[in-house]
Amino acid sequence: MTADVPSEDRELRDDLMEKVVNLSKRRGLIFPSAEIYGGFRSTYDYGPLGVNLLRNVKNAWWRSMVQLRDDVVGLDAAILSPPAVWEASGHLANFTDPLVDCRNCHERWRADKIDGTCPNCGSHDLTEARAFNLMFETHAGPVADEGAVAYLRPETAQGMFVNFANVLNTTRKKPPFGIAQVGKSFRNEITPQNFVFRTREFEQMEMEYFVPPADSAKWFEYWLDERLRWYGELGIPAEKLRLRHHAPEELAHYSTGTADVEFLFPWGWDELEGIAQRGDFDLQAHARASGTRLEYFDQASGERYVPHVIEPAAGATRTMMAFLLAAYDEDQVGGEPRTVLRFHWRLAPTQVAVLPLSRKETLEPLAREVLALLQPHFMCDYDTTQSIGRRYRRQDEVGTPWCVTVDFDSLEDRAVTVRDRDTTDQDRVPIADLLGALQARASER
RNA sequence: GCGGACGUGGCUCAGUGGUAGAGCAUCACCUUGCCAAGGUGAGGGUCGCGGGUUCGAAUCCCGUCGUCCGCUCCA
Repeated sequence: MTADVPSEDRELRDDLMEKVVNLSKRRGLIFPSAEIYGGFRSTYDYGPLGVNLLRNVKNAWWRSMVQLRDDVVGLDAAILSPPAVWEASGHLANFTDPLVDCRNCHERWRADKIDGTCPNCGSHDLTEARAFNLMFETHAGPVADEGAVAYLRPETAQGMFVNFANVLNTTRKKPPFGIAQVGKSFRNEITPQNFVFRTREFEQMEMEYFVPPADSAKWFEYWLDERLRWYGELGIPAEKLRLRHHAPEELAHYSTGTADVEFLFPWGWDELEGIAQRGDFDLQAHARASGTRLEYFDQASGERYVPHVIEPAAGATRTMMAFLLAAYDEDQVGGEPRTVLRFHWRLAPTQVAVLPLSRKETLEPLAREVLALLQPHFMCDYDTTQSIGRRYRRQDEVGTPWCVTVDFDSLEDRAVTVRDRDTTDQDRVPIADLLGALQARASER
């Protein structure tokens, strides 16, 4: 992370964060967890609109990663896993930070990065180094003894490596091919921060792409482009996206080369996704530890090899937050201010709102008919309360791309008004053509 | 975990020792009929939680939980 937001923009950035956090609470996107008991640090609950947004982000990822490709298959592995997996992966050894506190100035440092001297005040009066493992430990079974130790996975990736042979044997895939997984991971972070950006319980979207060793660099470049394109397609502006290549000394224990996709958050550039060249580190490690062969035999060339891995690993929850921040906008309609989330229609928590112009019961049957027509195809909302203008604003505020209004003329001509979130333009569309018209608008974006 | 700031209805906040307030939001009825905030009424807070001082605590003290900013983190 680089904090290159000028200090004069600080007020502006705090303002945006505050607005998005408030909107999230007020409109039911994200609630602090266990709120009625005073809250529980670093955990959040996704409300009626938030769960749609998060699910849409994950679905959009799955669609581009699995559905639209013939070289990637999906997986959903267990969250609980035995210590052996994490011994082999290196997480038990390397996911541990030795920490010391300076008794003089109270700063905290990683013991392995300083030399017995506090870099801040020069004091040598440091506490004992304490190991802080980022993995959540629990016990499986009735007796909490040593033999029953289990870990909550700190990443989903190991599920793919552990199942490499299973997938190879059941899917007829050959390198290059990938295994994708979306799911929760858990890390006992020292300092959770920035709303849902860094939380102890979080959701990942990871894919392990297995390639012939000689092609590793080529596929690395391919996935960098591909992943950047994905964020752009779903509405993150190019000036808020960048790729940052890691310096050799900051590489994780498994990586021989990593680049991050970064988003310009209100506090500066920060990571959405890490794309790592993992080499054959993981398959070799698990093969060694488990005694199972994790290789590919190429019938054509008669060659046997351990594939190398390219891993695009994204945070689903923080990606959702990036889409939320990027979508936030305020403009004016007819001289009145409005808040609008300019979500891509695929991500919008509500895609179409059906609004009877008046509450008079005469409109209800037709409005419900329109709702039933659209519900199988779009996530819909139905709102009859208060004035039509206010209802448009309500939908704008949560990013609904289209409002469909049923009025008294509709009863005669069987046509409705389609109102666009971004332009606020209105078009009259026959109900018979409505579904096609909305799908056409969707495919234009 | 350490240092600093903070914690009053869903949201934004006023109230600094003497019977809990406003605006917005929500709900009901009316009004309106294509771009928010018109009318009438209603619900909702043991002032984060626990303890202490006091005749009396939202207000003072201690602890705790949570939030934000910094240190470390890397999806």
